[in-house]
Amino acid sequence: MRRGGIQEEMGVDNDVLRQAPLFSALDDESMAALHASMSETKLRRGDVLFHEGDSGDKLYVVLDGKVKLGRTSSDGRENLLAIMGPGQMFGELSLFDPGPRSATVTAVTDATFASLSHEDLLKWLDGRPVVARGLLAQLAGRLRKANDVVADLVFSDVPGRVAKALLDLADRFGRTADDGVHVHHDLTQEELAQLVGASRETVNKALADFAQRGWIKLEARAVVLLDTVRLARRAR
Amino acid sequence: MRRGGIQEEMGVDNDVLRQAPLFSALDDESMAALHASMSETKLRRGDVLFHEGDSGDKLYVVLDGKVKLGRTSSDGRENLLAIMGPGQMFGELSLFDPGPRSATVTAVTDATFASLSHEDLLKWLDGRPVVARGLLAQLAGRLRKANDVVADLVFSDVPGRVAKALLDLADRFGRTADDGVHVHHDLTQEELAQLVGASRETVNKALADFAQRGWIKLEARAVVLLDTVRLARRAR
DNA sequence: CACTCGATGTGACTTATGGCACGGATAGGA
DNA sequence: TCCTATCCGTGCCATAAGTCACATCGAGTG
Repeated sequence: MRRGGIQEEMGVDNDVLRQAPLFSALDDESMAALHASMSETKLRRGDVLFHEGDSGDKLYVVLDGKVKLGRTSSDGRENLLAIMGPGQMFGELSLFDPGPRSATVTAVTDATFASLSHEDLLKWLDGRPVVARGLLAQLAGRLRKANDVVADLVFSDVPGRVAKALLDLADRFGRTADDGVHVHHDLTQEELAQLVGASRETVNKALADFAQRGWIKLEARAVVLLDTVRLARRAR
Repeated sequence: MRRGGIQEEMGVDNDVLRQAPLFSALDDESMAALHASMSETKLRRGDVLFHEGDSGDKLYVVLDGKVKLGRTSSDGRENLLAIMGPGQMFGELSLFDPGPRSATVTAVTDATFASLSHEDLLKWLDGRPVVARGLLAQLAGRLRKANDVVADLVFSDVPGRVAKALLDLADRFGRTADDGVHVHHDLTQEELAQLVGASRETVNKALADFAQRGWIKLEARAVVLLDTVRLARRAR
């Protein structure tokens, strides 16, 4: 929970920004303008970028590494809304729906971000309806996903949600090899549990069960998916 | 589940549209333009406007009445994402994140809507960055709410979620009187249960318990909140 | 009016999951 | 290198909530 090691500097690598779906379609001129108004931030694993309840109006794009967006209940339990990797954006909520940050963002690995202030974004947005639409699409996609999560919480049991989470992580961070899909998710089982809204123990048992069936192989902060078909079947 | 009784006609009452947060700040010229491209739809209680999986790219604003947005799981169970009343908007997802409708919309009471096609909206959006921002704010607010729902499902028990749902319904549809806040939510307990993601029986028991404690009074498809303070305490 | 059908109450039973309590493994600092 | 803090694995028990099974109620309809 320590906060520290934050460094900022101007000037951000264009190429990585292009990875962000939101910015991928920009012409060079817009890109340069964007580029100029963004600054870079670095965090080490475990560092907190901002806390739920903080004020702040910056939008961040992950350049490298992974972060978790989490919320804490009144009695201290934690729940993860999402894991974000390179090219993904977060912090937009406070931009358009002013108010305190709705989640705490913590680096899951060492990570670097590009950030853009509310003011700069709006200035930069006005002349470019294409980008506005991109943002709308982005938010709409996130909303759709959030609704799916709700449905999963209501309809699926814990093993089902774990299976789904593994497949999702594999989709975004997995590398396919001969022996299966290697997924270095960098999450502890505790964090995985918070992501699917269950206790560490139950998630552990679900994972052990999948492993015993030969569907996955467990590694340190990683898994290898051996039978995605059965996993997917278990997920629905 | 019958689909029917849908009527469309052009020309929509301006005043009701002004209720929609999204359109409230428009100048008369924009309002007229908007007005011209919208058409009106009426439904009777129980009628379905569209089903999950349907194609369709219209945005709707509730003019009068209430609808439920719901999804059905593979094994037929149902879950409600939201109840929408006058001034509220839905169907935006398929606008910005193209794809089939992600929920089924059913009238909970007789209801009328104004609708706007994707095409018309975009045309109308381009010159008006203010509206784009309004839409972004709207979506951001919805996303924030969806995240809250997720947190509730993870952290709260069923009575807690029921209490929260009652307070939320009261906020949006309640009328304060001497003997408490009257809330004609028009939902059966079954629907209420689907809204909070629980079984009808448990919701019924939670309600009975609240009533027995004197916090609420139960009526047909309505409740009177007698002690919002304790309800709120139970909710968190 | 009687009759239905949907909605509502409420108990008994079952089950998934949370919480506790450990022991063992591991890895990152001193 | 050792040592300490985390993380991981797993059994046991308590419990919230789902399911089943009814009784009841009430509003419309013939």
